[in-house]
Amino acid sequence: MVTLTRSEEDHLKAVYALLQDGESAFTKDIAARLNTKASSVTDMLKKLAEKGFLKHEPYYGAKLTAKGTAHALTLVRKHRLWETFLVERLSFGWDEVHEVAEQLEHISSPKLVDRLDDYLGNPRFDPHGDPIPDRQGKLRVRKTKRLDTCTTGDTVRIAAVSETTDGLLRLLDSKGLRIGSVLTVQELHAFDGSMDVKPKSGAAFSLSKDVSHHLQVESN
Amino acid sequence: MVTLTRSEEDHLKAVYALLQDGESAFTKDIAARLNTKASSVTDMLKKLAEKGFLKHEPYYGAKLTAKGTAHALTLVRKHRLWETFLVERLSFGWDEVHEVAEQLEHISSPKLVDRLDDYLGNPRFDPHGDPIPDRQGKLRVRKTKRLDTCTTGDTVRIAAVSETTDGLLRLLDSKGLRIGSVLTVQELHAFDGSMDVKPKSGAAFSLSKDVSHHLQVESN
DNA sequence: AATAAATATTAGACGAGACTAATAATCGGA
DNA sequence: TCCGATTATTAGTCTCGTCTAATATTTATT
Repeated sequence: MVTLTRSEEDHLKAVYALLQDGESAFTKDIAARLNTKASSVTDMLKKLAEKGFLKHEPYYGAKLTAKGTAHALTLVRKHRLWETFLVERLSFGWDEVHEVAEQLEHISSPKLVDRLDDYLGNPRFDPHGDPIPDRQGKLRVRKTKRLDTCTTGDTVRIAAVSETTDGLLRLLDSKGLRIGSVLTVQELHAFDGSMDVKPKSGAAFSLSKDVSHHLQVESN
Repeated sequence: MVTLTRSEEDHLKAVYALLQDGESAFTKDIAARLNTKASSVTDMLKKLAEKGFLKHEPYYGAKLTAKGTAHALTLVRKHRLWETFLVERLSFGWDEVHEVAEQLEHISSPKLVDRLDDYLGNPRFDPHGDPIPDRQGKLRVRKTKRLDTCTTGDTVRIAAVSETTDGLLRLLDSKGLRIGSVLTVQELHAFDGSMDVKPKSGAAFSLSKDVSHHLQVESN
């Protein structure tokens, strides 16, 4: 059983994050994501290729092997489980857990991860609405995405609300939004992450990032 | 605010563990504890002295400064809180938590530690009966020690039972032991950690390590 | 198609943290 | 007290992961 250093794991995860399909991950993008230089990334890609976690096609980026994908999924699993723990049990805000989870995901103890999973009730999605791989590394995909990941012109139906705070629910209610509502994204405001949406029937209005972030929607 | 690497923290903790009073910690003992070589330890001691965490008197070992002690206590705090979490919440055995806690104690996030402390109900002692430093780094010392740390001839009074399992309580009851019972250690069996004890009134009998480990006693 | 711009790789350096081997200091026994 | 044994330090080397600078390859532009 080959083990990876923290840096190797970081690179592997960056590659995984950049892919999300069969595409290649490019050196400069990995470097940007990790705040390092391209030359450092090249070195790491060679090492990871050596160890069988990915294929490195010089000048054409990297793609993961089955082994690499499997390992990346264990990292994603750990990251998302810890985020869930921090938010649900330790009352962290969903926007302040990332860097701590970034550290926790490198803790190596299969027993710990599985116990944590059970302790949390085997959650399927983390506080951000992203799916948590199961013990076998299977991602239970949800055909939905978060409203804040949609782009102008998308028409979608609200499928779930990932945080059931009174405040949020009342706010949605006041706008006439509920599970099943259909709406179209009219405009995105980059500077604060808010978006203007128009319900199928009725006038358009604005939703803050805090709100759109918690709305799981499916394409209509 | 100076931050320490994992290795620096490990050395600092080793020094702290070897002291427990004003004595010096010696190079070879630190090396033995960390599974490294004496020369590596010397290098680290110099570096830690440089940073003001300890005084290094060449050939005469190291002693902690106030700053060093304070930092070591934050590590001890984290270690014991995580052990408590692992045992009380994730059902780890008290004998299998050490190495995982060894990793977790290096996670750097003051907020995380304090939240975890609250989540666990601000426990005063970890699953091994060792005191957990509070937010200010104060150790709330207990004048008691665990029965399994006693030696032949000690006469002590049972002050507390650190694990309140039905099984353990029934076992103690069947032996006629309860809070306040006074007993003398007659013999220690190194090969299994068991000990023979004699109650003030009554015949001697044997206690396994599993039992003596959970009995907090005070000198009589 | 030629060349400039962007990106990637290679080569060489460096600091951190470990090691081995050589040297120095302290300790303990005759 | 002297000398060997123990322990500590220093000197020099190695690996890892990063960097910068130089070179190579791909891409985009004219």
